[in-house]
This record gives sequence, C-alpha cells and structure tokens, in this order.
Amino acid sequence: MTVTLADVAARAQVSPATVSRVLNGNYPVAASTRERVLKAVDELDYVLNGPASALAAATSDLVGILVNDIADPFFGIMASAIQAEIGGPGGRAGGERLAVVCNTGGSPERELTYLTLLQRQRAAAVVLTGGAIEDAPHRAAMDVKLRKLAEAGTRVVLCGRPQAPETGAIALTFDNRGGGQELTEHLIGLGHRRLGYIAGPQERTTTRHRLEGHRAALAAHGIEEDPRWTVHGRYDRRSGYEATLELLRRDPSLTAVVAANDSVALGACAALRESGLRIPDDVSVAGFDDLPFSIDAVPALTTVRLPLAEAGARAGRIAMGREEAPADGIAVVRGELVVRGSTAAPRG
Amino acid sequence: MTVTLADVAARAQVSPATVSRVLNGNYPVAASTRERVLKAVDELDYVLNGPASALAAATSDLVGILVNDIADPFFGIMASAIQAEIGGPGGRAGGERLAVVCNTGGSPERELTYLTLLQRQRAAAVVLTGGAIEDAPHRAAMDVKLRKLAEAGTRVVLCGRPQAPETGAIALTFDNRGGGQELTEHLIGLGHRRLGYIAGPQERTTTRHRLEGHRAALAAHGIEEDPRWTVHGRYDRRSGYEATLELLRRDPSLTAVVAANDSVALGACAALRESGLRIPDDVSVAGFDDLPFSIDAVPALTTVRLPLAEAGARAGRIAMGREEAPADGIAVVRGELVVRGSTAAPRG
DNA sequence: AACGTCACAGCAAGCGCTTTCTATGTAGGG
DNA sequence: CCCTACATAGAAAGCGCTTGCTGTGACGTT
Repeated sequence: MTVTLADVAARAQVSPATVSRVLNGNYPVAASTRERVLKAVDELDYVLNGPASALAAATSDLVGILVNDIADPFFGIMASAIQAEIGGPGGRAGGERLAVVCNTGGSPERELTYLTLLQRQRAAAVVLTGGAIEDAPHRAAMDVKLRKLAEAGTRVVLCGRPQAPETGAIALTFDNRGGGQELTEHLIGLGHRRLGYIAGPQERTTTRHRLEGHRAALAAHGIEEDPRWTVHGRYDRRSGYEATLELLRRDPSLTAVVAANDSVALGACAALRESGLRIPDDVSVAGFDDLPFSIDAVPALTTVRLPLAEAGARAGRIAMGREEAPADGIAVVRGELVVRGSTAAPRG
Repeated sequence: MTVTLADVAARAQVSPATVSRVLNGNYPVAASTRERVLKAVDELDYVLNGPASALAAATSDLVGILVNDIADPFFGIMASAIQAEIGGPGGRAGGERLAVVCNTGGSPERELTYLTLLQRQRAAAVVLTGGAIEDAPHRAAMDVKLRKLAEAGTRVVLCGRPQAPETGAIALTFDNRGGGQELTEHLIGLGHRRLGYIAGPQERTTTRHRLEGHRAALAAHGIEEDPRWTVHGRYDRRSGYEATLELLRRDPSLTAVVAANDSVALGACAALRESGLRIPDDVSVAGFDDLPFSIDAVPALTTVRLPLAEAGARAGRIAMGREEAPADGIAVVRGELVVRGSTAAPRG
C-alpha cells in the first residue's frame, strides 16, 4: 500500500542499499545510478519512513524545544530564533531536522514527560527555555533525566535557565539578578524610596533572581523593605492588575511599582490608571524583558531588555553543533536597562 | 548499552510480548504479572523506543501543529489551546501524544517540508493554523500533500484557515470577511468616510478576506474607495508604523485607519501619535483579533475578537477524534466586534 | 468424566530502513 | 598480460517493538 524503499529499488533496478545511500548521500554512488534512483523516488512519490530509519540508524532528526508558555511572546521569540537556527526545513544547513516546540505550561510533570517523550524519540537535541522550577525533588528528577539524555547522545542546551551542574547540559543563563538590580537602582536614583514589587510565581528561578536583584538594590541604598511591598503572582497581565490593586490597598503611598515582566507591568498600568493614578506622575512602573509591545504602552515602559532572539539563535546553533559551547558549559547573557516614559522622579 | 524491551522481559521473567502488552495496556495481563513487569521497567529505568514502536505499529503518537509565526501571540494562543487538548503529557486523555509545533515562518516551502517531515514520522494528526497562501502552484501542492496525509490515516484539521476541498481535511474557518465588514461598518456608522486600510501580505487568504469585508462595508454604504487608501505590509507592528506614515503622506485627511490586525494597529497608533495626531480625536484606529495586549493600548483598541483559544481547543479535540467533525467538514467561527476607546466619531 | 471455554502468556514473523562486509568490474602498474 | 587498487553495487543481518496465532492450565458445563 505505501511505497517503500524496496519499491523504489525495484523500479530503479538497484538494491535497497543503494537507494538508501542515495537518499542519505554519504556513500559514493555513480551519478547515473543516483539519477535513476531519484527519478524513481519522484515517480513513486516516495516518502522515507522516519521511524524505520530512526530505528535502523539509532538517531532521529527531531530537536525538541521546551517552553513554559507558548502563548507568551517571551517564549515565542526564543522558540522562533532557536527554530530558525535548527534549520527546520529551509535552513538547509545539512540534514533537515524537525524542530518541535513543546509547551509545558509551567507544569513540572509535563516538563518531565515531554523529556521522556523526546528521549523516546531519540531526539538529536533538546533546548529548554525559561526559568526552572525550584522544587527539590523535581529538580533532582530533571537532572537525572537531562544527564540520561546527554548520555544517550542528545545534546542538551538551556536557554535563559540556570545551569544544571553535572548534567552535561550547556547553559545560556540570563542575568536576571543583575537586570533586576539595575532596574531598581534606576528607580532609586530617581528618588523613589517606597517601591512595590510584583513578583512571579514563587517557585521559579527567574522569579527569585529578579526579586533578589531588586532587594540587593534596595539594600545597597539602605532602604529597608516593607514585606507588604512584595506580592507574588503569575507572569501575566491579569496577575499584574490584581497585584497592583493589592499593593495599593496595602500601602497607597508607594511611588513606584516594579513588575516581574512586561505583561505584568501592563496589568499594573491598567490598575493604576483605573485607580485614578497617573503614570509616571503619581506612580512609576517598570517591566522586564522588553517585549515588542512594551514600547507601545502609554507611557512606554521602562524595562530591561533581554536579547531573547540572539540568545535563542545561539542556543540553536549550539544544539546543532554549529557553534562551540561556552567554556565551563555556561555563558551569562546580560540584560540592558531601557529607560522610557513610565518611570520618573516621584513628586516632591 | 540501552535497555530494551527484552531486558525488561528477562528481568520480569516474562516474554517481550507480555511486556509490550503491559505497556500498551490493550491486552489482558494478569495483575501479578503486570506488577512484576512494571517493577522491572522501573528498576531498569526503561524507556520505550519510539521509532521502533512506531515502525512496528505503523503509527506514531506525534501530532504536528503548523503555525506561521510562533513569536506572534495570535498563533501562540491557538497553539497553546490545541496542545492542551492533544493532551501532550498531562492531558492523560488516553495515549500520550507528543504535540509539536512547527514554525513555518510563513514560507511556502517550509510549510510543505514540515508536512513531509510529519508524513515521514507517520504523525497521528496535523493541525494547520492561520491563513493559507494563495499562490496556485503552492496551493495545489498543499492539497496533494494534505490528501496524502489523510489517506495515510493522519487526521488533518485546519484552524483559522479556509477549507481545502477534496483533501479530506476538516476546517474551522474564521469569518474574516464578516468581521472585517462589521468593523468597517462600525466606523462608517460613527461617520467616517475617508478610511485608510493597512492590509497584510498580499498572498494570504486572511489578508484578502479581511480586506474584502472592509470593501464590502464601504460599498454597502456607497463610499467610493480611493486606491491610495490601501497599503499592504506584514502582520507586525513595524509594518503598521510604516504603512501609517505612508497613508498619512498619501492623504492627510483620513479620519480612520483600519489595520490588518492588532499588532499592526499598535504600530499605526505609534505613527499617528508621533505625527502629532490624537486617537481617536483626530484619527480613529481599529485592529483585528483582540490579542491580550489590545486592551492595554491607550486608548484601548477597538477590534474584532476571534475566539482563538476556543477554536484551537476544538481543533485539538477533533484532531484527537474526541469531538465530531462538523457536517460537511467545515465550521465557520465568527468574530465579535469589540468597541473600545480607539474609535470615535470624526471631528465635526 | 470428558470437553468446551476462558484467561493468559509465548512464539515468531515481520515493520522499513541502515550498514558492514563481500562481490564485481575497471583501470593502472609492473 | 597478470595483479593490486579503487569505485560501486548487492546481500544480509539486524535495529526494538507489535501482534496474530498458538499453546496451556484452570474452570464451568453437560
């Protein structure tokens, strides 16, 4: 029913072995033979059976990209850059690889299961993006899994995620702490002394690092932090909206709100505006990531730009073995403070 | 080196067949035996070889989701919803399936190649999202490919894409034309008579349909359209920015700008603002899709809401065979006009 | 008491491809 | 001219799993 290698071989009057070699192009095949085979392939409309060849060759051309939330441009941008480098079709940088993105939805189980699924498929490489979950058992399980993958010959790259020592994974880590610190220092420099902070979900490394940076800045300037000034939430707009209302309730005298990321910041802006406060006149707002829409907020968002696309591209190249991994298996990617209209000095 | 089914069998003192049956759980296996096998699996840390089982069973658990631009939330939201239904891990609605999203970047070749790659993997289902490319040869090639996939037992679902007759694909089509018409009618109702239109890329069905809706509205109200009022561009912010500047250059008397989608509309807003025009006082702006950030624009964007997540979920369910396909293989999904602050009556 | 029924478990034949090893034809080299 | 070398092509042994078919006891039935 379906056309197989053997059919092509028969039609081209050669052995299956020869057809395979033509298709994989690593073994010398006479030009005339090759042509005949290609013609047969074309005529029969033959499509290689992926599983069969993966089984026989003990490798596949699948490359997995794990993201926490595919609907979030933060991940979309990275995934896009990674995929562009993997080649997928079109890249034509050697063998065609099927770059696939897997959406974990931030769930530890799904993260693990996807990894198993990829392991099952004998994926050529896996790129994990975004922050990791800090839960100890999960982390241990992940480490084991990553090590296994690496041992099985799958290249593992972390993009925007802290290093996983002893797993053989290569890490491109974002300097969330440094970025957070710089951002808050900017605010302090403007004269703010009462700053609310809307953090992401508790158990994520990204959340913790950004928050640590924020606190480091406060500490460095001798500002004592009021516990009421920090609220945790999700990395989305809604969460920013609600958290801001909560912050305002707890301490209406805040002059600045620092958000875990740009989406959260947008929600914060909405909440402030609805509360009758002006930005930045009454309250300054800052985000993180510098996603495309941040410049369109009114006023435009002060934020920390993360080179998502560049980091993704690099991760992709490393995954493909087209770029050397950084020494020690880790490279720190810095963010850059981008000051725009949403932050200003507090009113006298 | 790697653990195989046979190893597990040996350890559990059963035949490989039994292990396979325990793992696939379709054939009766005594509880005690099953337990022993599971224990062995666990102890040996066995991971099924995907390619091997796909080869033997002649099907795989891969489900492909094709998107035009993964960095665009429009696709991210749909992909997310689809994936959630596919199960991926976590869904647990039967067999675990590896839902993978493939980024075509809007390129016809990549679209086709991804389809071949998925065909090669003997994917269980494929969901194509977003508008199609109208180029006739490409379309024909796609139709052939889709038909082949369907014939090979892969379920093919189109989400937000026009029907592909005779390919066996099930379509959930967005009513872009109707939405576009309603939107422009809203503007006309407000009193606008000179409306600029920033369209998407020429060759996409989405572009054409939205534009047709727009023109239908104009025609219905006897407004003759000036060819200078339409500019084509990409579906991104940048494009909206540039196109708006161009529109303004061509006819500074426009009182409204209708954009191909929300991102474009945001760019349009930026351009207008920088040109010293106020929204909606001087110029009204409207988008399409109602992506999450649209409500945060200032003023908030009037747009047409497309139930992206719902449509995606439905497509996912159909792909999994968990929901019946619509009669005739096609269902039209309507958008809903959402009026917000960016549109108002033109100044006297 | 003999036999048909079940409920399980095992055998073995592939699934379609890759790849090692071997065979063959041709071209120089001595 | 014969022999070694090289360039190709073929034969065949798997890769690890699924599954139709074939046992084999333990029961329940006449």
